[in-house]
Amino acid sequence: MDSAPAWRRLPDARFSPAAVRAAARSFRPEDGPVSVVTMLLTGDTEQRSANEGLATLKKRADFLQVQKGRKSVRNSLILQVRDRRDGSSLVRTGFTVSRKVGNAVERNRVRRRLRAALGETAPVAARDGHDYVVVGRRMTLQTPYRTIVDDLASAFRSIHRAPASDR
RNA sequence: UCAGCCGGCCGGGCGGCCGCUCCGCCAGUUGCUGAAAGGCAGGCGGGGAGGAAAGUCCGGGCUCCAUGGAGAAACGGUGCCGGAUAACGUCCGGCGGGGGCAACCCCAGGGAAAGUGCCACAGAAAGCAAACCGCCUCGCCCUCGGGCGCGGUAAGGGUGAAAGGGUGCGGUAAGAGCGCACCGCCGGAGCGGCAACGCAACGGGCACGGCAAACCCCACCGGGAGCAAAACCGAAUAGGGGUGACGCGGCAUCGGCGCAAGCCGAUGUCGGGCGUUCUUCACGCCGUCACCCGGGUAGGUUGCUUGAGGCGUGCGGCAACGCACGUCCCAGAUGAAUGACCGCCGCGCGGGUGCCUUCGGGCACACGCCAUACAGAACCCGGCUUACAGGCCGGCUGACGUU
Repeated sequence: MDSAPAWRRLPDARFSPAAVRAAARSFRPEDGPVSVVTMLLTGDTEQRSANEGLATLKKRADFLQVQKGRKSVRNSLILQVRDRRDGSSLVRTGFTVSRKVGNAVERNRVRRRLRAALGETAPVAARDGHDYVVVGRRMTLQTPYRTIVDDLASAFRSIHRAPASDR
């Protein structure tokens, strides 16, 4: 039996408001063959929807897939998205901070600030079944934190407002 | 007080709020999963980056590969002596040389009398003694200024990083260690030191230039690759092996269609087929499905943190360090945690305003500086090197002042 270790980060029950919204939005009874992990997570009849919360992108191939999708550019960051269309409602996120941004300390700082900003915005703005990649830029280091959060939220809006791409 | 030298240490603190990761305990009848063990979720408590974590330059541990032992050659490294150490190219203590008034700092510091080679430019000459301009005796010529020649010299000039000791006196045709004095140099009995080396009676007129980061010689050291090592578990897909079934071909019978040739279906039975110019043997190749087996990829687990370990005390040692006792457990991530945001506070720096001033500056006030440098563990240790805002402590040296 496959023991799906990639989904160790399971939904945090304490993020209730967002969790409820996500649950309501992703209630799709006609969802066909659900993944094994989904089965693992949906035993409770009380929240029978496939609320799988957030997971982390870990494979280089996944990042390359997302790179092919839509993107939205802000001064402080770039947001990329891909609809997996695999029936799972899991939202996966990842970060890309290249060597261009700075040395290891600066790259760490950029990633941590982006992670914090994503934690604030993603529960509301992210859509089920999508993969997101946030790309750090040199500017991320200088922009105030509130601006990063605003940028990220607006990037989420614009990336989903446009007509759904065929990919 | 000023200037300087050396050594050690720190590298923001407090609080709020939201998180991450590892460990322990709780609950284990209840949430999810599982046959169970357990896992996930949950609650409580605790640990969680650096002095360089960096560069990856040395030395080890550990793992795999290679290897009969030992050695040699080749290649690479190290290079005053003694000690420390698991080991080192590191450290400590000395020695020698150089720099600084001093504290102290710096040194790629074996062998040039084993051999080969090189010493640019300049210069007459660059390693073996020679002589460009000169100086001098003698001979010859001559318009008696001088020129030429045989010799003697190396004091003076000039070149150079370096030209075969230096200074002075004597000496001489002019000169020269030719002689003498002092300094230097060479050899050196003996003495001190474990040694590097130091001191040095006495002897020698002085010969023996530099470069070994040129080849080389001598002594010592070195098998290779690295945690992406290595071990274990192990999908999907493709391919390999095995077993079975079916497909495939011939023949017979029956049934259906058709005038017929024949076609289709069912059952039974016998056979594999093709290629290697023919035959036999032999060899090679060949369809579909199911199950099994082994290798192995993705992925996962282990390796993975208790170690030449930290701290304290005592003892030995000038020291590096060692020994004994006590005590502590101190990051283990893996698209990679150790944090995001906010508030308060310090020192410093910057310009501004006001006051004081011995004109060096000092004090006060508010403001600004991401409330700040360099920088993020990736198997683990010992070093080296490089980067670094600012600050603390101790010791020492030289000036000036006071008593």
